[in-house]
Parts: sequence; C-alpha cells; structure tokens
Amino acid sequence: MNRVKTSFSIKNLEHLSGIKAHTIRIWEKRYNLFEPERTLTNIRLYNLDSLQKLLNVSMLYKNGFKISKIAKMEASEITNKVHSITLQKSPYDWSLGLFKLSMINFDQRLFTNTFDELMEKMSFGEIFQSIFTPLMIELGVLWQTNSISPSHEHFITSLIKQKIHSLCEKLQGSQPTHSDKTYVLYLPDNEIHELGLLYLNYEILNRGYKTIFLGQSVPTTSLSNFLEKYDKMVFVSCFTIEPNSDSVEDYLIDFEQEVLAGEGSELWITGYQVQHITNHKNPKIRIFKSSVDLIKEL
Amino acid sequence: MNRVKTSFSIKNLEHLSGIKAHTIRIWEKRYNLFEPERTLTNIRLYNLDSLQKLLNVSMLYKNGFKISKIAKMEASEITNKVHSITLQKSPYDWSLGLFKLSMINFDQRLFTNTFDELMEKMSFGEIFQSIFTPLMIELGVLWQTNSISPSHEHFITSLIKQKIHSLCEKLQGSQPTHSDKTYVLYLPDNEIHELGLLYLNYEILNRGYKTIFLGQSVPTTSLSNFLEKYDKMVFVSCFTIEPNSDSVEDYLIDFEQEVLAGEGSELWITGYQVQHITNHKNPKIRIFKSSVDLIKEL
DNA sequence: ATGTTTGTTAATTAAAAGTTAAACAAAATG
DNA sequence: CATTTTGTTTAACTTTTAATTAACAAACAT
Repeated sequence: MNRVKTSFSIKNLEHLSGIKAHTIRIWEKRYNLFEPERTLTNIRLYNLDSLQKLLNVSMLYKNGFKISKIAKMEASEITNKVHSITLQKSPYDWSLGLFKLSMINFDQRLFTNTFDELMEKMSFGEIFQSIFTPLMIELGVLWQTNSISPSHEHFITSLIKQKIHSLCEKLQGSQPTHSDKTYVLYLPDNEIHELGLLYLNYEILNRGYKTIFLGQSVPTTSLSNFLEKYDKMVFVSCFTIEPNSDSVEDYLIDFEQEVLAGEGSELWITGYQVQHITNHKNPKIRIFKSSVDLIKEL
Repeated sequence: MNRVKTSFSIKNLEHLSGIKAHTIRIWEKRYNLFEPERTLTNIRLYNLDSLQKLLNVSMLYKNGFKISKIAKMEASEITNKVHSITLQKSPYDWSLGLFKLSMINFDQRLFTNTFDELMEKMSFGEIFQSIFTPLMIELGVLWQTNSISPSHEHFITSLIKQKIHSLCEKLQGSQPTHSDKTYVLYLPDNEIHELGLLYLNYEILNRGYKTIFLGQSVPTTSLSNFLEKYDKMVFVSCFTIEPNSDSVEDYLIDFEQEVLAGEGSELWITGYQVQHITNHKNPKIRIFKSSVDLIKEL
C-alpha cells in the first residue's frame, strides 16, 4: 500500500550516485562507510539515510576530496562541506544533483531554492534545455533500473509544471506585442507528455505572441472550432506516443482536411513519432526535429 | 529517450495477465500461442501485440473457454469473442481488466467507455472504492515488478482525476444544502498523493457541503488566513508521505496553535503517516483509518 | 473406463546479478 | 624513489531467475 521506495539495492545506489557498485563495496570494506542491512541470503539493502550519505560522499568525491579523508569525517562535517561547496561553485554545476536529491526526499524547499538560484543566473529557457531536459532523460534511466518510484517522477514533474505555469501566468499578464498570429498548443488523443508542450507555450508567450494552451487529449474536430475566431492560427503539438508511426500519416491527412482547409492556418509538430517524416508535401505542415528547432522559427 | 515500455519479460506478462509464467511457456510450446523474440542468451522478450493477445486469451480463458479451443481461433475470432463477452457480462466484472488494457494502450476512449458504462450501473463512490482503489493497488504491484512505465501510471491517474474534477464541477453548480460548516481540503508540504483527497472533495460536495479544495503543498500558515472568513471550518487532509512519523507529532502541535486556537474549527486526517496514532488528546483533531471511515462521519 | 486435455511440479541447465578476496596498476604522497 | 592510497580487474562462489524437459494428476470427453 505504501508505494514510496525506501529500500535500495547496490545497483540502485550506483545509478543514483554514479559510483560503481564495486567501488561502493570496497569503500564499505576499507573504510566502513556504510553498514547496510542484509537479506537473509546476505544481499545488501540500503535505507534512505545510507543513500543520502552516499550522495553527499559522492558529491565531495567528485569535487576532489579523497575517500580516505571523507571516511574520517563526521556525518555533520560532511554535510557542512557539501553546503560550503554548493555555495562556492555556480548553481549550474550542482543543480542536477540537487534536483535529484530533492526528488529522493520529496523536498520541495530544496527544489525551489535550487530553482530560484538558477533563475538569478540564467534564463528559464536555458534552465529547461540544459538542466530539466537532461534530468528527465536521467529519470528514464533511473526508472528502468527500478531506482525510483512513480511518485518520485510525479513529484519532480509536477514541480516543474508548476514553475512553467506560474511563469506563463506572469507573461499573460502583459499584452502580446504581436497580433498577426495566434498559437494553439494541444496534444492529440492519448498523448500525455505535456511537459515539452508546456515549455513551448512559455517560449511563445515570451516572444510576445498570443497563445491558447489546450493541453492533453484534444480531438481534431474540436480544433476546427477555433478557425472562425482568429485570422491566422498556428497549431503546435508534440507527438510522443500517439499518433504512432502506423497512424501518423492518416492523422495528418485528416488534419489537413478538417483544420487546414482554409487560409492562413498551419500545423507545427515535434516529437518522437514524427522523427522519421523528412519531407512532407503540404507546406502548411512543418516538422521539427526538436523543440529547440521550433523555437528558432518563432 | 522514448520512455514508454514496449518490451515485456515473461514475468511482466504474468503480472499483467494473471497467468503464471510456467503456464504461458507451456501454452507456447503446446499450441504455439506466441512466438516471442529472444535475447542473445535465449530469454523471451514479448512485444505489445503479444501482450494484448495474451490479455485477450486470458480473458476468454477465465471465462471458461478451453485453451485448446482458444488456440485454434483466428486472431479476429478471439477479438470478437472478447467483445461479445464484455457485452453479456456486467461491466463491473470486466472494468478492472478494461481499465488496465486502456492503460497499456494509452486508449482514452476505452477508459471513457468503460467508465460511462459503470456510471449507469453504480454511483461514483462505489466505482472509486470498489474499482479505482484496487486498480491503484494493482498498479503498485505492476510498478514494483517493472511491468509498466511511469507514463502508464500518469495516464490512468490523470484520467481518473479528470473524471472527479468534472463531477465536482457539476456539484458545485448547485447551492450547498448545509451552511453550518465549510470543509477545506489540503495536502501539507511535499505531499503529492492528491487522488484520495480529490475523491473526498467529491463526497463532501455530494452531501451538500461547501468545500474549498486547495490541493497539494499548502503550508500551515496560509491555512490560518481562512479562519476569518468562515465560522466553522473543517480542515481535511491525507498524510501519505509527509509529515512522516518523525515529524507528524510536531506538525499537529504546530497546527493546533496556528490554526485550531479559536472556536469551531477542526482537523480531520487519514493516510499512512497517521495509521499508528490511535489516541490523540485534542478532540479537535480526528484521525481516520481510511477515507471510507471519514466519509461515514460527514 | 479409457484416453485426452491441461495445469502443476520437479529436475536439470543456463544466465544474470550479488558477494568475497586477492592481485594489480595508476596516481598521489612523502 | 619508495610507499601509500585507491579504483579496477579477476576469480571463485552464491543466489535468483529463466528455460527445457519429463513426469504427474486432476478434470474432461467419448
């Protein structure tokens, strides 16, 4: 019933900390760094405290501290050192690790603090592309190795969504500087990966355009309703799961007839399912390799 | 980069279909039911099509069809039979399987159809308690055995949330029949499991009370702001992860001072982190073993 | 009742992952 | 330069999980 992971294998620690299982074992043996529980059959089982200690140790280790020196430190001393290093170095260097740590502990304050510090140094676009995107990729690996629970993923993505939402709200407070076209962002039926689309919404707003964010699971027919209200519409979407490679061509043909028949409106798409589509005949449909490419064309 | 599971081990199939791995193997051998790919070292790897076929086969099997008979059927015949059975039997018997199927395929239409049929036969409360709750528990098992991706979990929970949201909206359209108290539903800092709280919101609304749904990550201080506006307030929350057993006592003491100091307001709690708290002195704080118990007291 | 169907069990082998210990070699230290 | 530190490699062994085959026994059909 309790679905939050609190027990970790040595492989989990390897994936979460970046320290090889072999190395963790020998640190244990030589320096008594950890004293993990064991199963009845002698297999190591680490708790959350051990994981956190390892994350701290690996942080110092990656910053040039020697393991023999770290091993002699008190727990409090380790924490202090970690603190002072994060203060010294740029937040960029450590934000990925701090975001992961905040996820493991469901620590919203750490997330927010890290994020706020980053925002002082760089734009949200840079943060999203250079930190949140790699973070999401890493989460995929952690998921595949059973190192985190769905709750962890949910926790971190919903915090990121919150941040984008609040940035978008601020932008929507001021008048758009362009009135020549309106962007409509949507995800087709069954599409649930809205984080990328949410980010696109932010970037489009940030460039002074008007947007309508529809979010997930919008059927094609309900899109045509917008055509009467605005002159020039650009529909923006991201096809990650659906429509899949079997049906994406049919979807586009359908979309052409239902939505793009009139003047002025276009469809811009990114995502996994359109990666293989290189040349599409209709100039009203534009395919982008990545959201970065799409942003360049705004 | 593509984080959607498309390849399954025989154990995954076992957990998803309820057919033992042993049995799947022997069906393969005796009736050539499947022809899974193999790894370089001879280990079975099933694709999504195989999984779906097995789900259909197991459905017929559990309905009394003999495996020898199923094995002789064409794929289309199997699909037809499955269809006609789902029509014959009550939706209750099959909804759990259908919801799981809709999740595997990210098939929103199947989810909605199944849900709509259920709503004709029973109340939403019954659906939530007798179907969605077991479904969530089963998802936990599937997660632990690596049988589904976080996307699957996200897909199904966000659809359930959508349903509760729209039911709540309808209820909020009509005037409350009780005006003696207002329920404020919130989750404390770092708490992300809002599905259960969302359901409580529905049940309270359904009994004609006024509610304020704050959702996740509400600090205690911002709750006290509500005290001036309403006479009698009942704060309702669910502590799944936070505050954890170390800090829950402190949290409650803090809450007593900051929020419950005046007249009339109470705090009702359920969730994992308050399971061990049996007798709390302050009668203004009420602990419930489950949300069902809480609903009974409305 | 006789033979067939069908799921389970047991035995054996193989693969994957974890554990321990010893040897090794690069890097740092004095 | 000799010594210590430290991560990696190798080898032997255990545990867990998967695969194959054969045997078994209950249920079913004729």
